[in-house]
Amino acid sequence: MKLVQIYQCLCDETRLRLLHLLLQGPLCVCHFQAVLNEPQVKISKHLGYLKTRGLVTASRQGNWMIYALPAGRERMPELEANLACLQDCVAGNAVFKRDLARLRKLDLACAPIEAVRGTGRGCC
Amino acid sequence: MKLVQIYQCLCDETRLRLLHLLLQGPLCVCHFQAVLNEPQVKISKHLGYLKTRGLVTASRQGNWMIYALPAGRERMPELEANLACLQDCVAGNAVFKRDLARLRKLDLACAPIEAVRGTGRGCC
DNA sequence: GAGTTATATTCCCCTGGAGGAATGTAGTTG
DNA sequence: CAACTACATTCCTCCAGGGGAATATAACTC
Repeated sequence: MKLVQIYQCLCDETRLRLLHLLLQGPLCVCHFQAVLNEPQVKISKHLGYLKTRGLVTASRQGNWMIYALPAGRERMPELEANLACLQDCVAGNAVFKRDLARLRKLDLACAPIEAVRGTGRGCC
Repeated sequence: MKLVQIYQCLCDETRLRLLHLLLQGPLCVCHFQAVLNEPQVKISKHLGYLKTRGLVTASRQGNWMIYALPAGRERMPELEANLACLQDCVAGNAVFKRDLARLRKLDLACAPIEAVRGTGRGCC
């Protein structure tokens, strides 16, 4: 994983928003759709882009795909550093703050991700 | 200056190397050419790209163009944070370390940038 | 002014990738 | 099994931008 590739992953706003949300923990695609309010194909393709390049992992749970930041990313210091930097940089940004707010609403309205994993039901 | 645009500037290796060198201080184009060992047009176009987007400034000193990171970039916290992150990330990288080593050799072999400014002679 | 140096710009070709409509696929539910 | 849900993939179009050859420009030198 070269540094340039990390930046290539970060140079699209949709992907920035996806990664930013993932800093909160694993999420399924319907979460992203609900929070970003973007077409399914767009979300899916950007997640695929990130997955291909190793910035996220995906695991199927029944009908849902759970995306997460890679476990053990302490071993990818460049990624870790840039994600931390990203989180700092967007702290005051309206779009990203709104995303976070929507995510929290979802976590109340929908079953949280743990429930998804446990029961295979109750996502969005 | 939006965050995505910063990442767009960072997502090319040549530009990463240019910015990394500029963290050492202002430099003229011939420095970049000598250190990166890339065609003049390539260097010049990437510097133009960065300049257009406000990541570097340029000032003419006689025959030479002096490029530098923008003064007062403390007021662009995202840029500042990402440049710091970049410097961290490349600390152990062979290409970037070699660039730095070459730059230091140049600073011995050529007149340093202060001399360029003072006399208008003695660059590369 | 002619020549030279340092740098920028223009022209070309070519690839990556963004966006979206339509379709495919895996898993679940009844 | 059929129907449905959640998601991925394929096809298309379009454009930014990377690389290089050639040319232009700006400033200095003589």
